Amino acid sequence: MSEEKSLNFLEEIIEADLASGKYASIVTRFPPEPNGYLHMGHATSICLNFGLTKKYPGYTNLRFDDTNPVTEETEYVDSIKADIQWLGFEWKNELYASDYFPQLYEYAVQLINKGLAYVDDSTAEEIAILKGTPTEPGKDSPYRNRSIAENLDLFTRMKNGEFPDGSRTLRAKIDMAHTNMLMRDPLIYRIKHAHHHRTGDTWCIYPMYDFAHGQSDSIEQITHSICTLEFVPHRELYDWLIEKLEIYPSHQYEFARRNLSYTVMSKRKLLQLVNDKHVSGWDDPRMPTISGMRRRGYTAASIRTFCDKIGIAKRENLTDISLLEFCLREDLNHSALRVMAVLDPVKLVITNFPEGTTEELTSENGPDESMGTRSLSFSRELWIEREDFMEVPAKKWFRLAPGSLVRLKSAYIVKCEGFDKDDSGQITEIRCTYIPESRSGNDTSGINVKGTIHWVSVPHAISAEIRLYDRLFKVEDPSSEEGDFKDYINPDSLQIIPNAMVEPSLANATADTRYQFIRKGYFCTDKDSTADHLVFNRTVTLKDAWAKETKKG
RNA sequence: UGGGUUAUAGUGUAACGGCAGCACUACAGAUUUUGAUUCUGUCUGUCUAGGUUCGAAUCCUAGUAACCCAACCA
Repeated sequence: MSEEKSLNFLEEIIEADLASGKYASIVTRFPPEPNGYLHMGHATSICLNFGLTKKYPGYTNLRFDDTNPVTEETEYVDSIKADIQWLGFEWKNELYASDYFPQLYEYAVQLINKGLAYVDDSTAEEIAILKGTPTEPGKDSPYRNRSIAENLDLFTRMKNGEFPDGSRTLRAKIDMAHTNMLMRDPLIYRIKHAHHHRTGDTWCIYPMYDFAHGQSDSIEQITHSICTLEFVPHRELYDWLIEKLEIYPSHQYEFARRNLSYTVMSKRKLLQLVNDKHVSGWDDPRMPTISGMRRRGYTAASIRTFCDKIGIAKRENLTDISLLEFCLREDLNHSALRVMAVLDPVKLVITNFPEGTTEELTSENGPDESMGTRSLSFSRELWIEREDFMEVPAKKWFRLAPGSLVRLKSAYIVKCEGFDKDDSGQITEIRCTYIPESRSGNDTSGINVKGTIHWVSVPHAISAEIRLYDRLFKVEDPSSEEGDFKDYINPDSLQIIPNAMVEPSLANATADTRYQFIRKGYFCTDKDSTADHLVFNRTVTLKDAWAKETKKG
């Protein structure tokens, strides 16, 4: 046995249940509604539910809570399945709440027969008024004491499509003065003459979420039904239904939903960003959706590690996005191929290197020897990063400046001998001499330089579009700020570099390969990338100690 | 006197009456042909007030604060 890791509160409950013999194995489920794309909040729930049944004996179902036909679509079903699989999890059964519509209808009839449900002819407004408020009790509906026979007849006719949408509902008969608002005769069926993505036009009445969710868990014999904190008050209703219907007692446990700094995490808000064109779509690389993060270059492993590290609890939280980025860099650092790309090119001419010749150099592909090496073409004219040269060097500067020495990664040490500027003061060309004895791998020059910079040979370089992403919002918690959360969108969250110069090996970049552009960050090809027009996304920057130094002033 | 849930470094999370620990962040340093990585170190915490106890983050009492609940959404 390894060192004992402390358990979260759900693991404690499960271990106690397993130890006491209450269950021999456990069943959990991930229950998305197919009305939108999955985001990081869902990832937490997925890792939790599937993670629990990886750790303990049992399995996890995927169940779509598809009880509202007007918002749900097959497109979402497909994207949700793809996202879960990409995250690396397998469900035991693919299920749908809509599979249980006949059973749910039967449960409703049972409730009516027990005198525990009634058909209400009130309008939505009337129901709302009689519901009371959190501090005032509600009042009974005038239709509350209909006979069982009448309720049965009306409910049957609701099902048969005799009444228009909104004209009647079926309500559980509990207690209009209950301190829990959800127990004040909750609606359990409503009329919707709508086409359902799976059941088509079979039904024109649909169960409310609260009448489908708990019973679906029960039907599937979910031992530990895990959801977020806002459903705590619903548990009382689910337990009531389980008791009255005398069905399998699933038990619900609640944990605090995850919030991430500098983003928003609700379907409603994310949908606004998409609809208002603040982003290009659900899979825009700036979105905290699983599909957006995948497109940006996040690895599934880094997301799983992150979910594991933040743990679960029941308190309000706002997790620092830097922890997610830490997990990402940690993963990418081991696996990403090192290549050279110059994002903001300026020409460097090596005056003592023969014109028209090319020298082949060798460079490692990564920190691990198993990643191998590749050949780099070196010539008299190179592209280097504009920001790696300073006409008047700052203190602690150890890159290129007039008279200074710097190592060209995997190549030679060069000395800056001069430069040209145009009328606007922009550097147009930097001139250096190289030290032939300083060749990387067999350096006999005896010279030690502090700085190493990346480069690409001008005649060999290929151009590429590079998209740099930054956080989507300017503030830590946009939802808690005054006014509309969209007022806090970061206007500089996307910067496009149309013509970066990258090394020729990148012409064959594949979609699933992650690269580190040395000294610049981790990148991957975007889905827009073609052989004629390469497009790279910056997944995340490298940590940058120099940038911090600069900020100190 | 509506009901419910929660309070531990800047952030996230442990400690289950017995030395408040871990990770991220921040900061300082070492190493470095990526100012990356790696390594070392530093700062910062039990919501408040009482009480019980040899001993309290933990138990008790009283407060305080935050979040959730009045959709024919989930």
